[in-house]
Amino acid sequence: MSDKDISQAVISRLPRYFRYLGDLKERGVERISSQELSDIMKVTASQIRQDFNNFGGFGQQGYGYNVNYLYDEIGKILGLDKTHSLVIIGAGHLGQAIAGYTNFTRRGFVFKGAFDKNPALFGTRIRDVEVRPVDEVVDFIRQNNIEIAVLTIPKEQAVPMSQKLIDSGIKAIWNFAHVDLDVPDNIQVENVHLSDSLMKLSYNIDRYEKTLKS
Amino acid sequence: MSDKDISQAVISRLPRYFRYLGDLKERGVERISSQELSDIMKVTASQIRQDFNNFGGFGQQGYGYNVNYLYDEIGKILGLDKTHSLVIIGAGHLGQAIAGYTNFTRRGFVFKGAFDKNPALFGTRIRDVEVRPVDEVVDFIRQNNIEIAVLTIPKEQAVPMSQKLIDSGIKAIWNFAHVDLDVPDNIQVENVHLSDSLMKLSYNIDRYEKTLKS
DNA sequence: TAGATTGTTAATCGATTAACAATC
DNA sequence: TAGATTGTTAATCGATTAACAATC
Repeated sequence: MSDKDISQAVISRLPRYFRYLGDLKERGVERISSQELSDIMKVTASQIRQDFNNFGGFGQQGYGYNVNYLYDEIGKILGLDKTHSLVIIGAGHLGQAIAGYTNFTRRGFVFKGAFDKNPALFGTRIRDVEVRPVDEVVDFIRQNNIEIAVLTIPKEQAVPMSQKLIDSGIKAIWNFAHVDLDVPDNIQVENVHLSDSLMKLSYNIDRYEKTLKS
Repeated sequence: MSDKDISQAVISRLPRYFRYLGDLKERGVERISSQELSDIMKVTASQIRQDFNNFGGFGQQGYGYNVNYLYDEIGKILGLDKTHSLVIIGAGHLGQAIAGYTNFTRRGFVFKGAFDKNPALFGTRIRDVEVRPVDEVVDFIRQNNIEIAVLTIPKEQAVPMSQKLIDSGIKAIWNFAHVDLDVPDNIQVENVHLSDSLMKLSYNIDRYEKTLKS
């Protein structure tokens, strides 16, 4: 399982493999070949084998891949065998939607704290977690060894908040604000820019219509 | 402005250009060279010029790019000069978060209807839009010529719903359910798989820690 | 052993970067 | 005209696909 410098293109595909393997596992499928998986997932069998072989040999010639084993191994690669604590900064609808998503809990992501700047929310609870004043977030992260901060606040507040987070010892930021954060290398950032996604959709609608006309 | 078969890699970068140009415009910057933009956005000047030239010449030798003009042109390419009507299917926190996001409205995305299967929500309002029973969604889309359906429902319901949507004449689905939808070519799908995104973050946290040790 | 299918190398394809001639 | 910077071609790099030898 040596893995140095695996491209983000490969990493981006792992959760999808994991999802399909989870389905197969649930349906009681024991083994699968790269060709069968290729048919289901609509990617080439070659790519599947290349992707898996970045992490070592998970299969067996003449047999294929054992679904349970492969599922577990990909889970490990993705770090889903460990728990990751997280806090949500911004207790609006988006923050609440994420906090309430029980599947994350199943994957080892433990929701430890919620923060907002609106005093009306202080003391209210999201899934047994009390909403606290946002000023307390840095101390809370330090004291509780929180790994991930989910940023569901407006973009104006996101940049100064990311500065605070840098000092807090946070390991990663899951950023939903529509702005790029500038953080040092030791902090991982994953952006979810919803407006970018919607614009891409808008482009593709118009493109398809223009293609029809020509 | 001829544009045939521009790669999705290029399209994915357009919203980010648009965001930065919007900022520059707001700050009153009149012109910018690919090199200056390169410094700000941390992509190569070469890529910037290549990307823009997919759509024709937006710049001028010896001068650079006019910020306002370039901003408008990219907006047009992304279809933001037109309005796009949308409905939200699933009026939970995620649906409400999206409905409430006023910036979408500013970009021409008009929120026309909300649907849920929970009777307790029927008649309640999200931003002046009444929540209706989900059974009415197909008729509503047909009668109001809705272009985009935002799917913020659990994955079990997402697949049957996508089947209904195919018949409704919808043009695009913005899919937040953790499942891949199988739709014909005339319907555009943009997936927002939040769990995939979080798993990627998890991978990168662990990877960084392992890199430190070795 | 024969058949199946992986693991892996080699070939291809596409995307990014570099270089520079065109031109404002 | 000289300087700046684009538009665009050429070179490089990386990712995907094809092919096949290794092996279960």
